[in-house]
Amino acid sequence: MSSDTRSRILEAAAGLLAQSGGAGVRMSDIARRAGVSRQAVYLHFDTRAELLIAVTRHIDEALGLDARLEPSRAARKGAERMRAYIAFWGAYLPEIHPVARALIAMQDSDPAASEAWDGRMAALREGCAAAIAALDADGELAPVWTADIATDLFWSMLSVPVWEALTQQRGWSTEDYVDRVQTQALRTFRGRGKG
Amino acid sequence: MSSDTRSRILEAAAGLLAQSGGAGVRMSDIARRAGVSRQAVYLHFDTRAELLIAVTRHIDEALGLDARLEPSRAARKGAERMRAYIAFWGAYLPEIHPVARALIAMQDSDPAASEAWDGRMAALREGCAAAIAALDADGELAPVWTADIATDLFWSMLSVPVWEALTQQRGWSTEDYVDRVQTQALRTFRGRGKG
DNA sequence: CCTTTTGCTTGACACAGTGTAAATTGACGG
DNA sequence: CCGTCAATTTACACTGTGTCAAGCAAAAGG
Repeated sequence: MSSDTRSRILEAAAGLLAQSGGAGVRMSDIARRAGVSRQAVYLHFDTRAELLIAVTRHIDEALGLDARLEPSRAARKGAERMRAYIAFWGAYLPEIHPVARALIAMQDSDPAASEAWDGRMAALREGCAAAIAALDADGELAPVWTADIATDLFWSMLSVPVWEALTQQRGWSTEDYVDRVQTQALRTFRGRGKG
Repeated sequence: MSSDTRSRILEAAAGLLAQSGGAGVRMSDIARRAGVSRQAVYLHFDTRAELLIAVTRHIDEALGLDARLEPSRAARKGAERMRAYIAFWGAYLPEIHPVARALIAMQDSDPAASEAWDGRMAALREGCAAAIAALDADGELAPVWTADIATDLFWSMLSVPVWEALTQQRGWSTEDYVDRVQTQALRTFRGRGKG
């Protein structure tokens, strides 16, 4: 069956990316690891960008993305929602990070990769907006911020390069990252003292 | 004089990068704009990475980097130093951003580019550390943070991709960026209420 | 049982962009 | 006048993506 080979290619790509941290993985490497010819890869995916995008979807499914988002969706209080969303992100990012990095690296040269990545960032921003809105609804958003500005800022705090800098360059563990970014976000956005 | 051609190449590279936002500038483009052959560029710079690194130094000199850093170095209070440093960074980043972006883009493929960029990020972190230390010396660093952790976080807030996201994608002006990041940093790090 | 389709193979090639190498010209200085 | 230096032209090697064409084997279907 065709989807068998297709899956092997996706797994091979995901494996190599995880192994290399997201850089320097060529179509020929993926083909070799999947046990097929380089051209066979192009029978399933027209371009490298398309393959990488398919890998992200594949990983999302394997991880059960929706289920992972449940806790933050279920949170009643804004602050709780914000904490849950950061916790989700801190656990999710390490998993897709290698593919994300590969996708980011080809943003300049490939419009399709760029668009796909923008889409994911837009989804991330939706989550941020929901958390900020919930905080605002509780009357807990600090009055220095509008919901829009706070959303932008929160979203920027969760960006991939920030995570890379803190965990990979500065050596923070996932737990460190989650705890500290939660603290930072709540100090920044929650109106402490007066509302 | 040799340095004449060399300067023309640096100017040409800086101009093209500024024009394109940092992507898609080839050695041949730079050569053409400088009015020399592509090979002449290689007589002055062994590799593309070396040229880009030289461009950053060239821009730093043209801007008077040291003078721009004076206000933050001169600040007495920690909070003032932090504000001044963010203001400096907000004004400086738009100027070197195109080269920075080009340099970042080749980090995966070129070790020299990677090292050069790491060096600049280390310098940025020094500035962050100094601001945090000053805040701490005033007894104003919020007790949830150690100086080290606060430095990491402050440094990540000032990273280039965050600036890109906020100004280029979300449309913040330089003034917006400076004001809001100042607010965010002070809310995050300054121990309000009790010390 | 024969034919067609499907999935993959091999091999060759075009293209872009970086970097290297060799032979040549022109100018300037001792 | 000679040597040297800057720069030129032309040609080529290398890497990686993507394309094209011909062929082969096994499954599907009449």
